[in-house]
Amino acid sequence: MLGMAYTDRPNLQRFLDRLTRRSVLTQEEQQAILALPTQAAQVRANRDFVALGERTDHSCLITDGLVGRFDQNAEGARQITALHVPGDMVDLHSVVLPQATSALQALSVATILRIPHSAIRLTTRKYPALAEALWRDCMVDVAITSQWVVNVGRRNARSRIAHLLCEMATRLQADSRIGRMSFSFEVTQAQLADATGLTSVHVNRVLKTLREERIADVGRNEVVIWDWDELVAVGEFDPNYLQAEIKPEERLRIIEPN
Amino acid sequence: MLGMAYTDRPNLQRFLDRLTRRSVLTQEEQQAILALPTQAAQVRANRDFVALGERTDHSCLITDGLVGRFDQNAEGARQITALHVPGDMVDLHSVVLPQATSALQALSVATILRIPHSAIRLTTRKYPALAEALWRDCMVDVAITSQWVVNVGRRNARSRIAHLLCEMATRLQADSRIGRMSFSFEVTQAQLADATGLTSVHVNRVLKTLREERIADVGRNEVVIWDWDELVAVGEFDPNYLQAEIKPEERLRIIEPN
DNA sequence: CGGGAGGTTGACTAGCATCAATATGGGTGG
DNA sequence: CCACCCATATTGATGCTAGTCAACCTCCCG
Repeated sequence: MLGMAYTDRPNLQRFLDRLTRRSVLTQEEQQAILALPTQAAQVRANRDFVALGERTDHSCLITDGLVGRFDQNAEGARQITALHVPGDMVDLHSVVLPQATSALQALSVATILRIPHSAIRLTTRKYPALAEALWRDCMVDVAITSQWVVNVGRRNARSRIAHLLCEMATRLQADSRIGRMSFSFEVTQAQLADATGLTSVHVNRVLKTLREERIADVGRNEVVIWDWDELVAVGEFDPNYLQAEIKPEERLRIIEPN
Repeated sequence: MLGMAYTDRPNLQRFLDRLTRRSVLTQEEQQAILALPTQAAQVRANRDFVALGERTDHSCLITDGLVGRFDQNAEGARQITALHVPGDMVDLHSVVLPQATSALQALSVATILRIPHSAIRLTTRKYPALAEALWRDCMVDVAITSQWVVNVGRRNARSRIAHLLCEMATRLQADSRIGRMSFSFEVTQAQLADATGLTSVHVNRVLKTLREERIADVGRNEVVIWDWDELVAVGEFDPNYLQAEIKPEERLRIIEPN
């Protein structure tokens, strides 16, 4: 068997790709990311792998599956405040704030890599530009969460769901062919309801109309988008907030290489 | 006239207090914060002082008034995704992500101190522990924004408003006397509506019932809370997410002093 | 083949939006 | 100092969106 760190390199590479999409890193800094120690784990669906209030000593990089950040009200009604896709470091913020303010749960079975905070801290201490890049990555999550507030607060059910589908299609870089776009999206309607602040019954009805109008078909494992432009219009989707398409010359670095 | 930096020291001190409430900083690092150059400005009510998509070269520390972070949907319906109070550095995240993903607007007239990104960057480069403290501060904002999603997504009108009042009372450290608690809160009902994802008409009705039931009285300039326990119950408020009461021994520092 | 999770549909209800009219009150100019 | 005006607050009437409750279906898995 190959060493753990070695086999996980492709996954760390995906995380690194995400960082360098927005931040400028030296070769040495990039190597430092790839050299982070990892421990792979399967997490079960519908079971918190980070509980509310828990103190963690590691962050989780998703390599497969879909993970939800759950917050809840006093009655225990859960609201998904963020979805995370492969390549995301779910609880990067726990590096600086180890007490979890949200629970983390896989929506279906998922694979994660645990990376000890201690390793991240050692690395960021040695390479402050990496701390900066990680901070920047967290800030993109904030922008996404803010849009989530708008989605839930100022859009009707149809728009909310359309917006969510647009966001996930963009973040998952959906396959796009003539007149058809699709991506793997393994969620239940109840989970969609938790993400949009609706009930699963109403989600079901909205999905039905989207299907009937040949805009999009949300299945148990896959989403097929028939009319992207219409979906964007319905969801009032403006991808800018995702900061996914930063031109190379606009990538940032505050700290100078030493 | 005294030098600008000198007169603004008390305001920087308030910001520093906020940082040291959660992070451990050396004397030297604290002095570095207090020595940041500032430029005071009055901002008008209901006018964006940071526009959507704008690139900024400074961050804004609020010294007086109330500032809202606004996101909007395509129809221009605005949603407040965060409220900021004196002592908050509103767009700290712009240090690492200069393109604004939200607009900033004073709810009533406000005073802010502009601090150039260049100064913050110089300081954080010299004192990496400060970068860490600032990052941590941003992460607390994230936790607050996440709760905002829950508030808007999973609570009814009455609870939403109660929760918002509880949050602001806590963050503004409301005066508390026997059977009565109050804090200055200069917002219109329309702004409350934008914060809670409701209409101003419905906000008005809910405020009326809260007044009639002698729970809280929300006036144009001030909020008086008659029954804090009841308000907490109605709003399902759990102050934990604000991370306001970190015990001294739990304050954090990753980077060692050099 | 049975059981359970998730999806679908219908009937009814409730909460909040919408529209509209009126009241209030602080600020301004004459 | 008063009259006017605009922004904001208040209230009522009405309708729609989404919630609730409940039954039934479907499909997958053991």
